[in-house]
Amino acid sequence: MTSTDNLLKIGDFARMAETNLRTLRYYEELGLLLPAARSTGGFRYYRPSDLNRVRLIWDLQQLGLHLDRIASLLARPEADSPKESLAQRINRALEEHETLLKGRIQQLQEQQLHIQEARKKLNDCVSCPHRPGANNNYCEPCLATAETLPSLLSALF
Amino acid sequence: MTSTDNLLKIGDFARMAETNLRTLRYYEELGLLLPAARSTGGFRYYRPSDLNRVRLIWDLQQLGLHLDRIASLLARPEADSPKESLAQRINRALEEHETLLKGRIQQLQEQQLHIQEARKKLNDCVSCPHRPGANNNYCEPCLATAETLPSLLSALF
DNA sequence: TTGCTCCTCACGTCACGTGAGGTGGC
DNA sequence: TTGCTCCTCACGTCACGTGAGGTGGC
Repeated sequence: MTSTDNLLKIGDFARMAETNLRTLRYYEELGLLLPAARSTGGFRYYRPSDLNRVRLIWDLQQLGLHLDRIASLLARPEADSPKESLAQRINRALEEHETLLKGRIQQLQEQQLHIQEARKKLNDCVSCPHRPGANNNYCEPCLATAETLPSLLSALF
Repeated sequence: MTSTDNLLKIGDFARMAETNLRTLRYYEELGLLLPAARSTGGFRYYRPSDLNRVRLIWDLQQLGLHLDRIASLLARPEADSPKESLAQRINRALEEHETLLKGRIQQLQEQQLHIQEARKKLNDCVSCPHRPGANNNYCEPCLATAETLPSLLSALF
């Protein structure tokens, strides 16, 4: 009673997953995401629910994990392994994911603060006669206040 | 009066920037970050404030920008360009950065919600006799509730 | 002078991008 | 049968990783 129906060819699957054929074939090569079936002619067929897997792979990549690490997180355990191991493996993956998310969100929020600091200071620069350049060490430190520049402004001067 | 003092050799600079020599040389090759000076023997010397630039390049890369795009955002305009152009260029960079940050943070927060949903559902699975596998379409839809699985759980089953 | 750091090639790698040339499927 | 999609090589690319072999600097 395995539903071999309503499977998707790679092109449709790729469009729905917002990825492309090459990437899906590469995932198969790595054992990251195997097509649910192959036609006699070799055509790959994917389950719609595997769209979730593509999305998760992408999300974990954006969080800095390499594909081999992702593969080991998502690897289905052997068929004869105990029930405990299924939930345990999933919890490990969820926890690693969550830890990465927390750290990343904090970094991004710090960057938002840095943008505000840079905008505030840049506003003062408009009425300042000095311009950053090689001969004033790019206004580091600021020639008006003698203070260190906000880091983002220093990076952009 | 250019301060050629207190410059850093590439090794010390790389350590402080939490990067490595190869990356810094590659950035130079792309014109992304030029050393402030070179010794007669060819040694690269970096300004401590350029640590901010390395950090910004890294942050923008993590947000999905390619190095050539980052280079164009950070490129210093010609020396004879008007004052307006400096602030304008910086504001453009800050705005693109902020837009990317907002979108990314939202994605990450959605992922946090998905993790909670997956944990909640997984908890129900513990007392359920069914186990995901190829012959029940990996519990999609759930054999207990007939509902679609949380996407993260579907990805991990 | 010794040793540590730096230099420039240059080939390797990861995660795909992009054709070439050929075949499958409704 | 036509045309669109898919197939398998296989070489190219981006952002570095990793030596090889040699020189600079306090």
